[in-house]
Amino acid sequence: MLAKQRQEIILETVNKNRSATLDELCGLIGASESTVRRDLYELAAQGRINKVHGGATAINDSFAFVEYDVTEKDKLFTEEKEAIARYAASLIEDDDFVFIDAGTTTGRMIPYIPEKKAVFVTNGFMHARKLAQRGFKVLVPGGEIKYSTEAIVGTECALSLGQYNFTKSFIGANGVSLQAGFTTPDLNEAKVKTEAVKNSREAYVLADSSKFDSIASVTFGRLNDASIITDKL
Amino acid sequence: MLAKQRQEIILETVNKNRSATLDELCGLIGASESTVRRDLYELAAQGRINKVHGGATAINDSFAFVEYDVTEKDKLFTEEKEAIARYAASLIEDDDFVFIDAGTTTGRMIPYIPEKKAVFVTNGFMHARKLAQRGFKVLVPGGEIKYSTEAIVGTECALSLGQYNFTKSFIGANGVSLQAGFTTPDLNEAKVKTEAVKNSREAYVLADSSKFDSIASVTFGRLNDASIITDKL
DNA sequence: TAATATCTAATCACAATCAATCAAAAACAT
DNA sequence: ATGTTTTTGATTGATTGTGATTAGATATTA
Repeated sequence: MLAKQRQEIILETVNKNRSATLDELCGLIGASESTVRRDLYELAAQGRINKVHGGATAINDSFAFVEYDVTEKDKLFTEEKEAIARYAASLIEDDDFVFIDAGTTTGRMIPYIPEKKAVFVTNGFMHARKLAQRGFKVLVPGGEIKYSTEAIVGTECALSLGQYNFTKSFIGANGVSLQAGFTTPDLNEAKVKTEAVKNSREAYVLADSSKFDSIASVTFGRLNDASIITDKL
Repeated sequence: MLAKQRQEIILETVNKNRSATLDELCGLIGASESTVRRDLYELAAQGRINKVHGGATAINDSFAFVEYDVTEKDKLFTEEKEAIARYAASLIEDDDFVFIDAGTTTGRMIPYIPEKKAVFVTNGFMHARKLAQRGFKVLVPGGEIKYSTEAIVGTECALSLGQYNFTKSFIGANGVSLQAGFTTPDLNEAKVKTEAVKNSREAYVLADSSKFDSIASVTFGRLNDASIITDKL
């Protein structure tokens, strides 16, 4: 069996059960403890699992989630999301200097952006490409690329964003609540979002109503830091 | 059986199962290990599969990047270019901090980079993705995106590179000559290359012999600023 | 806290796989 | 037919992955 195959099995198992013990994985794969341990080490080095004493746990990362569930997740709330994206895109005007957050929700905006002279910054790989393809001027922040994500993340990325002053920024969120404000599951993601909100004259958070009253692990802004673009109240 | 037919079978199998071992393929095709191995080598060089120890895995093309906007001639698979790329890749060692320039020549290095702990910085979108896919830690500099080449270029990019100190950098060039040194047609790209060479302990310019004695519009380094990796003198 | 059980990282020998080479076979040209 | 080039399969030493072992680290229990 190929190392990649083993590692895929491990990833699948860990993500399905949110965790797995070494013994469990050994039995499942039929390889020695040493080998499985080496695989865990590699996967952990790639940031795809969390290695813990006795086994591994899943990464709390919305991007990792996307990889397994894209189609399912994408299909949900389609019309609402489209409407949100369309409206958000309509806010972009000539000479705006716009930040667009990585993620599927914000990505849907791109086709609806009217042909204008706006300049864009985005940390989404895919978004950057699409925007450039549409003929816009596009900048990307520097930073680390995480495996299986379409995004540039991390402290360096946040730092890199610090030099810009956006007129508008469009951010995705996993949770919107009175108590916790805007939240997202990943710390590195949160850093980027926080910085973007901070450096924008007007910040918009795109969130369909399913995100209301749910709280993810990291807060990146209070409700009055940004306007919410959503489908209903 | 024709080489083409064998390779088709390999591609099909690998793509269907997401991976395949060498033994599996040998049995399926009925050819010797050597032959199948050679086919894998070619397919990998063309970027159609991922060659790994013991077999091959499918390319994870979740975001379908367009091919580079380059002349057909540059796309051609030639032994010379492969050899250059392969040799360049072999120079990368554990714990190196490596810059890889955007462009097809340097891009060919990626499949040959031995699985090691090196960290990479690249201004090529496609390269970043491929490297990340192979499990390496990848950083990108900030800057503007030039759509036609899928590269990050410009002053900001050069500035962004200024903060790094590479142990090795691999640069592409359009012209190599005694009078003008290393040259490239685009000013913004030249800025990036210059900065990369400046910030590397060892800089390597990849250039097949057809580039010798030709001069493009902008010089980014003198001949003694970097070692030349080429096919013949 | 100390004793015990469990897990880990480092090492080693062995097995699997690899790149390089070479001679035979096949395809091709003359 | 004859010589030339290309392709193939076998062989080689070198490299890399594997599983067992063990000493030390970490968690658990008393």
